[in-house]
Amino acid sequence: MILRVIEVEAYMDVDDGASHSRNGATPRNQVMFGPAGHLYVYFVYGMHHCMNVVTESTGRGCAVLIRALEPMNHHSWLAQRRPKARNNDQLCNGPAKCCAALSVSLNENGLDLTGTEMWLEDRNERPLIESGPRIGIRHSKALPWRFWVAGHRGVSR
DNA sequence: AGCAAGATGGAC
DNA sequence: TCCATCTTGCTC
Repeated sequence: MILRVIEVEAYMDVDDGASHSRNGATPRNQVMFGPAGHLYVYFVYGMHHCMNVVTESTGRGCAVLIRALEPMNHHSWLAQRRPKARNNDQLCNGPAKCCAALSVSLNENGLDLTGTEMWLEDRNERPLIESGPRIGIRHSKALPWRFWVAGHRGVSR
């Protein structure tokens, strides 16, 4: 199965009041402080999961939230896990939808993304990227650290 | 030990 | 616009 990453948000270790790492390592966010290239999954609003890719060096506490994906194949498999989706654009057009569609939960927290189960590839595509404020946060609202493929239908909201 | 808020999604 | 739903982490 192949999915394009079409929307993300960056969360930093310093001067970022919206980052889960803002107050240091805790049981929930400890994966953020581990080595880059691992999956940080958290549970929110009593019902949803969201996933991040840990970045920067060990001990920092930086990650990139996966907000939307464009499934390139296996749409029906994903749709089974996203029964509310009315078309392929709605399969993974939100951070919790990405986790639901791919069955990513806390079981996958800490998953090594340099392994064989799930990984990232640079396919040398360089679409136009736009950026703006992050969504759903209370602090550090001004930081333009949400990035998305310009004009893509699968981008959230 | 108690409590408020949360990196959302879906229904109304 | 509003609510479901529950864990986390801060505060007392």
